Amino acid sequence: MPKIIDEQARRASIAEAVLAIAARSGLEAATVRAVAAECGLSTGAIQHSFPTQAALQQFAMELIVQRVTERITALDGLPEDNDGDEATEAIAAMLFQLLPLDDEREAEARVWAAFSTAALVNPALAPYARKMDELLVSFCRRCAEQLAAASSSRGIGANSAAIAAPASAPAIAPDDRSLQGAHLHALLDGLTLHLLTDPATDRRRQAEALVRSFLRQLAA
Amino acid sequence: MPKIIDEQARRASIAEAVLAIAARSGLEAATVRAVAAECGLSTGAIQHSFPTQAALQQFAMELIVQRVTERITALDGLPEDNDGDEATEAIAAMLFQLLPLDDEREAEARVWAAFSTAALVNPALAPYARKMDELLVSFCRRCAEQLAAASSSRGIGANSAAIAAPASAPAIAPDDRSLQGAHLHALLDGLTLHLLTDPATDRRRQAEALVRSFLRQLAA
DNA sequence: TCTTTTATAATACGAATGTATTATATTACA
DNA sequence: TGTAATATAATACATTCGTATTATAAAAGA
Repeated sequence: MPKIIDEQARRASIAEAVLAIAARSGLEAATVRAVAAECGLSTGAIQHSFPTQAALQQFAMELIVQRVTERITALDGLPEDNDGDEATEAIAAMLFQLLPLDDEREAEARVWAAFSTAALVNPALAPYARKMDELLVSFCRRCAEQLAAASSSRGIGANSAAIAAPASAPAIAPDDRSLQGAHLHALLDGLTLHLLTDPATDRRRQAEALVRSFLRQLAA
Repeated sequence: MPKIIDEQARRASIAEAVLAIAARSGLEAATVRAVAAECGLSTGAIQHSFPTQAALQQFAMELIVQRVTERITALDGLPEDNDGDEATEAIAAMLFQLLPLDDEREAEARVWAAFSTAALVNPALAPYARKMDELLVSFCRRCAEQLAAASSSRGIGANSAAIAAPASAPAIAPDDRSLQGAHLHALLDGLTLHLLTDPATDRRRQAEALVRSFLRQLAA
């Protein structure tokens, strides 16, 4: 009998406005009025879909987690060819989609940073930060495992002639994949933060080179 | 003729209150009234020392940068003994003072996280974030150089018998110290963020092991 | 078409914010 | 001791916040 809208889509559109504002001006700028203006609604309409601002923020953060999950599981058809350099390149390409190497990813990363630090002081958001953490931890561990598995048929890459191979280099303990995963994970998030504070082109290139180099090392 | 106080100390004490609140509840909780209550003053007294809240926040962030600078330069009497394992341990001990491995460092790291993300959307704070970034970049590069220099007299450490040394491991290009420095830098900040979202004891131990392992590798 | 239910808008309200203003202590020098 | 200058407090003010309230518009079934 009544007017009926796609509540699911409406909530997503409102949450999208939150993310856009958070990327641009931080989460604290995503006031109810600002969100309403961002998606051309009144504050009343926002309240109709989200009774409280806390619920809206939780939903928005849930949306982020969900999207990263989807992106990762989509990527997670990891390459099965066991060549070291090919595996390295394939995984590098995946990881580059998680780094703020272009403006779109940068916006996403800014949202991530905003919510991550918000979760440090907002108990309602903390579970989502932990879930994201677990997600990336296990993903990075799988990357490490995949690279280790690819190391059997490994040779010096065609494009890495400049790399000398000191015979005495003791890499990270080869059996401890979770340590390597944690290393990769920290590397990614650290690079993300640094690319946000200084998105200069050369810094982006350095980050790419760095990831590639580390992956090659994991596939050693 | 008038009542005179130590303005320098007063400003520092007020900024200290900002840092305490930011560590506990985030920078947005450091309102003028909250800061005044934290250090037992009235809002008028705060305003007497800092005409505006923005000035107060900038001063507080400047204080952070200054302290990290002092800590690093104090630490930066880097060990001159060129033994690989000793250098690794000495540098590891230094780096552990930059990670949230105990409650005190955790509080500092929470402040750092709060200001870092605030600087992403607050142009007035951005210069300080960049300065901190440069500071740590150059420090990490020096660490990498020191470890490389120590690699000459290197042997397998007494406490790392479990580490196998695959002969074919190609480490990061040995001549590119800035890349290694950036790697170490990203690793530190990534670990910091992860330890803040999950300060479990085993995670702290893992972070320590990880840093040590990476340093050993740089000293290879 | 009318009615009933929902969606949206408009507005109101109390609380909290940064800052301005005013008044009161407080202290060093005459 | 009195006086001038400063430090501190008290309070006021406009704005913005989240949310509650109320009224209006819209649409599906009778």
